[in-house]
Amino acid sequence: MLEFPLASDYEKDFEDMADRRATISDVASLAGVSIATASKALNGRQDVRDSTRQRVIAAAAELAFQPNALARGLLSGQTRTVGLLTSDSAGRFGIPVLLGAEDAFGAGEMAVLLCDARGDAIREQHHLRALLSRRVDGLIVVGESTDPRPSVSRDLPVPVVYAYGPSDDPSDVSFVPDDVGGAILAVRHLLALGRRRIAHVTGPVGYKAARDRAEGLDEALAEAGMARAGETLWGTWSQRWGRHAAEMLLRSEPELDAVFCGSDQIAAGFVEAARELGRRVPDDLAVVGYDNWEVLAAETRPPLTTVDPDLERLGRTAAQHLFAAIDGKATPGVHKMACRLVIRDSTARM
Amino acid sequence: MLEFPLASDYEKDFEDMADRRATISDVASLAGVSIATASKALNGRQDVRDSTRQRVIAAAAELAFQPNALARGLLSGQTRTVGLLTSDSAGRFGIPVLLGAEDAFGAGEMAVLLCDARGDAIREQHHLRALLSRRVDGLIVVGESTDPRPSVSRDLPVPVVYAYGPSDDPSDVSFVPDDVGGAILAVRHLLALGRRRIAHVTGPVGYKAARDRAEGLDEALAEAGMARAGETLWGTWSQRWGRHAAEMLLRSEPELDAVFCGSDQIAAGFVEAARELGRRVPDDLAVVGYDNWEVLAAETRPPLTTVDPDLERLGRTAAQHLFAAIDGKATPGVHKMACRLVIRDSTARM
DNA sequence: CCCCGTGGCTAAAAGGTTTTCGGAAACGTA
DNA sequence: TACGTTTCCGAAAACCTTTTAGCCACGGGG
Repeated sequence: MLEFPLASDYEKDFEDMADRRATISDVASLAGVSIATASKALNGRQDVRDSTRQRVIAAAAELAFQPNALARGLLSGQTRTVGLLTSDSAGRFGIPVLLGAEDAFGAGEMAVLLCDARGDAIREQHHLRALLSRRVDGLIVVGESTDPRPSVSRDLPVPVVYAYGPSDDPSDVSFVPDDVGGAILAVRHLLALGRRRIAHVTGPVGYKAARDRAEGLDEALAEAGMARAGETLWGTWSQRWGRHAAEMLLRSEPELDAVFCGSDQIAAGFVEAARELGRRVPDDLAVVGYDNWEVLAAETRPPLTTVDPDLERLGRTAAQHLFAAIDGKATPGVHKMACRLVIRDSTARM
Repeated sequence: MLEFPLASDYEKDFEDMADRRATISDVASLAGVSIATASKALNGRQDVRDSTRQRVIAAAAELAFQPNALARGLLSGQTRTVGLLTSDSAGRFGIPVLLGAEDAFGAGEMAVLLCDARGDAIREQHHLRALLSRRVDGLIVVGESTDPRPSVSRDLPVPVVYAYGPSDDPSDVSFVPDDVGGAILAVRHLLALGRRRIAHVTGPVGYKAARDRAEGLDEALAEAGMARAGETLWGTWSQRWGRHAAEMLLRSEPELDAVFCGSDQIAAGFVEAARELGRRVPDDLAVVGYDNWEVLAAETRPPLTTVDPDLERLGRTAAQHLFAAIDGKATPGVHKMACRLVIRDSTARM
């Protein structure tokens, strides 16, 4: 008789392959206990004798056993997964929020399912259904601006937290940067340095972020019994606009000793143009930016003093709140998160 | 007898709550068929009478039925989920890859579980286990540079594709930008414009990206029977270094008519300094950057001609390949992806 | 009339885990 | 011995879906 391997041998080989993952029942039989006991031993429950527990743990290690999260989730109803629905393709705001969320969840404990709707409402609906069918435990929705955005929380079976851009439904939970407060921080800093004639160059008036920052500036000035130098200059969030504004402003307001810019891009353009026009920053002119976008703010000449909305902390807070909402109660409303001032070389005492 | 609500009433209320999700058995009973028939009707299988199918579909719609992806995955062994393991916190490379992957997967079809290891090998292991226990169908690993990185694919039960940074194991599948080719593209462009004295300013010599780009430059020059103007200047990936290099170079090489910079940051610093030193770009001096980092490249004066590594396409290709690997065969090795040249105003005919 | 094929449906198993409940053994007390 | 208590373990249900195998009735061919 020839020595052909039997079919059963093939099957055995197949079972030995790496992609045949060990289950808890494999662990149980290797340890010589029932499935239930193996489960209890591995999950640290009490009613297992210590020697038995050791045997099970050794068996699990030998088989490189990894519990199947699907089966676990199916039973418990908890997937330890949250969805992050963002709209800013660039990841400008979504990424810090993601990092903060990962921090809050404790690395590896919770997983984040990331979806980018790219500003398309239909795609957003699509992603929403996909996330729901995957039974995420909760949802973080990241807006592309601080303007209120349509709520997605109607009759959703999981809690939702909005980050950066608030929901338009006040009964939802939203975390947004306090742009008014951030601007106040910046202006108080300028006032403390002895600056008296402060102008404001910012982005499109259509953005709540721009309006809020302008409001904060006026509020801080009023508080000190002062007024803005000239009108607020609305434009775009670009370096180009910053340069253009600098050329106009430095001509029309020769007495100017400080400028508060609505973004680091604008500020970067502004300092560049000011420099070329022979104004010394910060000696003649102090400049403050907004966003603390490192690649820009730290690389200008001089590096920019700027308001940091601390998006990572915002993300962490949003994630923590989502936790609270998942297994308890949430506190609805729009929560304003304080910004912090990062002082670099573009501001100094007069 | 007082009218207290009965326990059963409470339960009924509870069942009515939004978080009691409809299952296929709810759909089946509403439609008056068995679970099996409901499943077949909803999944478009053949042996269901048409009128029955309509009834089931109507019932599913009424209950807003969403099949439980966990149960489905448990049975089929396919979760329609892939893990994206990245190391670049900033998302500089990870995000385009993510977008490309989402495109390739077809929105909503496949989900992406995003993990950021932040350059920490232990955290990476942690995330890897979490992803595996969630039974992802495959993995995309995004490196933080184009230097080879340790393989994670040893005995992994799912296929892995490396993007941006290749694996150090040649039997893995990697997709990396062709930096040599990108540099050649840039230099040929300069030569075609009639430039003859071309210098190179780039990042740290420790980066393969920097070395490859330098190599591409030399290769393209040699091909045209020419040589580099001066030595390659190695530095950092910063605007500051670009400015510094410009000051040195424009003094030491007055004949210079073009500079190829190893990154847009360097190029941005370079054009700024060149401008201040009175050189007209592109008339006196053509400048080419690398990366097509829009916020920088499009905002300099003049906007930068630059090499775009087309990371989104790279991500899409990697994802498509992961697909192939999941349900078929993979072609191992390091695949170099062509870059493309984006021509803006910093280069022009002499 | 009997047999067979087929269309349309259902029962049941499978997938992996956790939890509840009950059983068995061992031990102490009356 | 009879009985209660404690300790440890196992059987089975539950989570939800898909698939396989089988059932039943009906109609046509022999």
